[in-house]
Parts: sequence; structure tokens; C-alpha cells
Amino acid sequence: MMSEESIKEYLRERALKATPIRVGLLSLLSERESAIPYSEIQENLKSFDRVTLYRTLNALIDGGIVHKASTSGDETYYALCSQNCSKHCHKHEHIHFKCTACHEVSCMHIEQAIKISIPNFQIEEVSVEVKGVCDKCCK
Amino acid sequence: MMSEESIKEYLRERALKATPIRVGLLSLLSERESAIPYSEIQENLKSFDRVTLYRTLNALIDGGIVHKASTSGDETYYALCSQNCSKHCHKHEHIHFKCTACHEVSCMHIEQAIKISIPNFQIEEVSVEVKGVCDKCCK
DNA sequence: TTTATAAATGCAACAATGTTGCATTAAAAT
DNA sequence: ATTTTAATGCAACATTGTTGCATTTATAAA
Ligand SMILES: [Mn+2]
Ligand SMILES: [Mn+2]
Ligand SMILES: [Zn+2]
Ligand SMILES: [Zn+2]
Repeated sequence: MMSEESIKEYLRERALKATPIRVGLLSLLSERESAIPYSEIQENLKSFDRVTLYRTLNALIDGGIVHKASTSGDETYYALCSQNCSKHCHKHEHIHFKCTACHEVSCMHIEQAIKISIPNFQIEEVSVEVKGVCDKCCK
Repeated sequence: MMSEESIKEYLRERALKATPIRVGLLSLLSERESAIPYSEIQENLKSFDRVTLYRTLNALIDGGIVHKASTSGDETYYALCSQNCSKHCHKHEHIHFKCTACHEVSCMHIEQAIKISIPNFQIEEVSVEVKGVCDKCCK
């Protein structure tokens, strides 16, 4: 949950103009615990042109502010990046959990670091997507 | 690399009719080390209707014979399943490596088992996608 | 506060991806 | 050879994503 002013500041710090759709998108993403599917973002920002929304998503992903949180299903989910991401360098030390019951997608920091090494390969990025049932849905 | 006859057998064992497009798809996937992007599959099987190809991919995924190997980029990659997959139960003990140089996507078994546990969550499936530079491209 | 300018927006048009219904065809069981 | 059930091809449609271009707007400079 971020104020409109802090969102604008956040954008300008990253050399991105603080336009209404960008503020609207970040506001939407910040007021939610879990990642948001494209269709829902679209619905929430339907006063803006569809093309502009795509360009906004791409601009904020390029800017290191937003990331895709799940792409394996039929819908793409988006979430806010943490502080340590920057332009063209997303550094996520978390996994994405998708609940098969409530369909929520969450970014989660986990204890055991995921260290993968393959002989003679150079590892740049590891992304882990976990499916299962979340704590709320497990009762 | 599988013979046409063994592919047909393989399909029938899983209660799937051995139709030309299915044999063609499995033949294509089996003659390649790495996973194949949709566009290339489409190109190779362009004598068949596009709709039929989608239905074929879905039928073989449902049947536990084929799986998506990468969905995070702009293209979906497909690969053959190993033996231990079955109808509605894909059990992959491997990761997907995408080379940022040659763009090949490969299924790879790795030493360290990826064991993830989250308190109060029920884990059903873990998929790991790794990006980097493959051994060939590292020289 | 006004002006300048570079970037973002909206719109139209397009391309690619994916789905559904239905009549026809073909695989495999009898 | 006949039957039956499933798969195919085709048309039509829906969703997702992209590009070019004229217009507008956020911000920096005057
Ligand atoms: Mn995340
Ligand atoms: Mn695989
Ligand atoms: Zn849940
Ligand atoms: Zn490579």
C-alpha cells in the first residue's frame, strides 16, 4: 500500500514519468498482497487504452519496478518488484507460489536458498514456480 | 529418436489413436535433443490444420506424453515427457534450462534435488526454469 | 508562469495465438 | 467388412500482443 505521492516519487527516481496509468497500475499492485492476473489489471484500468496498458506494463518491467509472477498457466500474473531490482536487472530471491484452490499467486521468500549449478554452464537467473494449496485454503 | 512403429505403440498403450499428426509431432520431438518452440512445430507440421495441432498438443499433454518446457519467454516450448509421466500426472524431476545465447531450451536432470517446503502449505509441483549460457555457447 | 521538448497516449490496423461448433473422415475394435 | 467412437478440417470467433502515427502531456528550461 503506497500513497499516490510516494508512487510518483518512486517513478521519477527511476526516470519514468509519473503518468496516470502508471500511478494507477502501481497503486493497484501495491494495495494487494498477491500478484494480479492481466485480466484483472485490464478491468481495473479499462478507462485507459489497451495498447497503453501493454506499453505501461513493459515500461515498468524494463524499469525494474514490476515483474511477471506466473506465466505457466493461462494467465500472466504481475507483481511489484522488491527494492533490489533495477533497470534491466531483476534480482528476485523469492519463489512464486500458485494455489490450485484459490488461484492466488504470491511472491514468497523461502528459507532454503535455491542454489543451482550445472558443470560448464553459466547460470544467470533461476525462477521457481510452485503449485499447491496455500495456508488459507489448507484451513 | 523413435521409430514410427514404436511411436504408434507408445500412443496406443496410452489409449490415444495413432494418427498422422500425433506420430509426426512425437517423431519431431523425439529426434531433437532440446525442446522445440511452437512456431517451429507449426512450421514442421503445416500440412495439418492449425486447430488440429493445438488439439494434438493438448491431447498429448493430457495424456502425459508431452509437456511445456518453457513459458516465460515469448514462445512456448514443448518436449517429450519421460516415462514416469501419465494421464493427468506429470512428474518431472528435472529443470528447464534456457540458453540466452543460442536460445535452446533443454530438460536437464540435476544432482541436487529441489526440495521446497513452506510451513502450512501443501506443495504439489515445483518447476524450475534456469536462464544462462549453455556449455556449447560457453565454448 | 509560460514555453519548449521529449516521451507517453489513443486510435486504427494488423498479426499471432488460442478456442468452439459442426459436418466429415479415419482409426481400431468387433 | 462393418460399426463405432474419436480425430480432423473448416469457418468463425475471442484474446493477446504489436506497430505507426498524430495528438497530448509531464517535466525541464526559460
Ligand atoms: Mn515475485
Ligand atoms: Mn522438461
Ligand atoms: Zn489458496
Ligand atoms: Zn547455448
